[in-house]
Amino acid sequence: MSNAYNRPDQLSPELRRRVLETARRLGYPGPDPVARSLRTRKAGAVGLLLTENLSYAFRDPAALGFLEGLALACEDAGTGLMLIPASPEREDVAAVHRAGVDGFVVYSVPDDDPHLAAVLERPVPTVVCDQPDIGNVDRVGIDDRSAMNELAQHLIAMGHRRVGVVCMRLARDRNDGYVSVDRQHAAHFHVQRARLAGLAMAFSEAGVDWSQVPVVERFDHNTASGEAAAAQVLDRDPTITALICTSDILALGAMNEAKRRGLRVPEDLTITGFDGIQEAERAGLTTVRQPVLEKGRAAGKLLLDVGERTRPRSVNLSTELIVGTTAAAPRTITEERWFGP
Amino acid sequence: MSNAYNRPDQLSPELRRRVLETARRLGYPGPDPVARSLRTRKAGAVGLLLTENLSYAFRDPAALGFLEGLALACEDAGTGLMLIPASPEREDVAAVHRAGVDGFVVYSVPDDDPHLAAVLERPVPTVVCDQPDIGNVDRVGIDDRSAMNELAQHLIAMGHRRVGVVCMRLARDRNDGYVSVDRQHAAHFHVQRARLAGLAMAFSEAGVDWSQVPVVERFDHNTASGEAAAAQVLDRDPTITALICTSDILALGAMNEAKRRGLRVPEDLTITGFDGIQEAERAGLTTVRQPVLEKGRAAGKLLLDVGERTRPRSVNLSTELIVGTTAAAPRTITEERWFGP
DNA sequence: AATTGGTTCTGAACCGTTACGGTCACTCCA
DNA sequence: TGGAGTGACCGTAACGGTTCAGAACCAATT
Repeated sequence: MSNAYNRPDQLSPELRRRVLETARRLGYPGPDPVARSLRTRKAGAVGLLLTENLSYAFRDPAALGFLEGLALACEDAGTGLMLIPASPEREDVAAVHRAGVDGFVVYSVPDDDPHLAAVLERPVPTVVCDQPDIGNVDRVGIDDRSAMNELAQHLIAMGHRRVGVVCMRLARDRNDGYVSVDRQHAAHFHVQRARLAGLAMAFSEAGVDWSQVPVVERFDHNTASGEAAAAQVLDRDPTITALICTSDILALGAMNEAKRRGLRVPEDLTITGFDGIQEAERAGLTTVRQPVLEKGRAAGKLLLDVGERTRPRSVNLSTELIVGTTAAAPRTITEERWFGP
Repeated sequence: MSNAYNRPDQLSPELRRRVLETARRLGYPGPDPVARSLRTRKAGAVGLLLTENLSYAFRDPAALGFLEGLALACEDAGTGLMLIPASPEREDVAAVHRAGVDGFVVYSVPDDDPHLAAVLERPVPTVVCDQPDIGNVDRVGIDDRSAMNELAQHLIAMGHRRVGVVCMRLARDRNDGYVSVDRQHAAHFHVQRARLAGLAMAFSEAGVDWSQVPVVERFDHNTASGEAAAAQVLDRDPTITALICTSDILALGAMNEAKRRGLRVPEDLTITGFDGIQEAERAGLTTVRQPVLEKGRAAGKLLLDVGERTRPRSVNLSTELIVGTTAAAPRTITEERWFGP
């Protein structure tokens, strides 16, 4: 029976024909994939955990690039890609338990996420992306801290000392507003924590008191949030010369807000982003480009690679500082004296 | 055992505690989802068949909107969404057979696609989207023919009689060039066939010999294709007053090409699209808006709705003609005499 | 003391497949 | 003619859960 479908060489053409014929006559729909999976211990699919309103993933270009890369890797391997329904509000870890998959990819979830914990309990290989190193699972990501550090050095070299920061959500609870240094350190999103740490290090070394730098957080990730957050910073600290955003989306929102206020970029205000999405490139944003598609592909390869799975592997992809037209040296007091405000 | 995990009320707390304790001690990782699926005959996931290099789906805004809507419906129902790896070149129908899912959604594949045939053979409910009506499966879509007919009427009322058409691929074979009327009728992509039919009907009724209207096809769906196709039409028929594209992406490409040639839109050339994607709105494109997200959501609801599954259901969503700034009355010969070319 | 009713617990059957080993017929060669 | 060797075919045992019937137990009622 099984042979007739899967191993035509194991039996005579005649028998195969007869088997298939009777199967058809009896209305047999072909081997059941679930039963096969149970027997062979292979599901032929990998699960993707995003822990985010799924629709978010389809609107954020960086997440989308990752998804595309992962999908490509899966397609190459002939493996299905299953999106696990895990909304952040509903703590429905059951979806993780119910998923018939050969492994998991976990993308950018808070490190205290219960879904992540549930994944780690499943006895299948796992690859985490944009997560801190955790015991015994493969990881792929970038060095967010030094990438952001490099960007900061770039601004420092230009002369910026009075800066503000706009960042994405740092934990599962909503906190649309200023962020204490404590909260920065305790951030549950590895990526955001690392980027802030990179900034703190660079500016501290340049003699800036980091605890006095305004850092504003936004829970939702879209340009509207970027606008509101930029407004919040600029209202309180109108003297800042640069606004550093931890994502391009937020930076694009900040650009809108600057325009609304009649601030010229970069003459009156320097704005930077992070990610290197297409829209940012079009806008000439100074930012850090990270290979989002490659991250997805690498995660898929790592998971599907049947090779030696002795100790956890860690892949760090490289980033590139993109010098755009939204960052320039700040006008000094002197200059203002000479040329007027 | 099973009860301890899934039905805590069926046994005493004491026994449950003991069972769970020993399970932990023995390193039992919790119920196996595949075995459970086999027994309960529920996989907790639906399959999505796109039959297109998956990366395409992540770049096309319309497909993306559909995907998002479908993902939302799945998330609401707590169901996984599995992307079936079905590249068009590799005729690997096995992926369809291997997928452990409770149902399929098929989105915009050619009607002679072997993957589609394989899906229909599986004894699970199926919903097709942007497909012709086929026996015994639910369908969701729009009335492409009358939507395009309406757009054509709009142009006809403006006075356009000499028009050109740029359309997406009509079949699985690549044919980057002119399309015979025969090929139009035999098109395997329902959506494209219907849209062309809507145009043909409207213009025929307006006294235009449809067989003389240049229709150019492009296999790849991106702005570069739109540019090249527009160029091809304009090279051969420089006298056309309107270029009708069957998608916004192609129309945006056509806009680029018009600009490159120094043709003003809409003064020198009217350009229209189809879909109503965001980029088109920004560009002021005259187009037809269709509710892509709602299509996905409706497909998901239809598939996951456990209600009466007596006869196949068919959902037609409504479209809206968007009058933008890229369509205007053509300059008549008279006008040209008066105002110069 | 026996019957009844109700709860908790146990065991076996089943879901549909694939892997594996054994049977059987047949050929080939001494 | 007997025996080994080969290849096709078939039967059976898991895979790991869920479900359900019925056993065992306890308490209450007659």
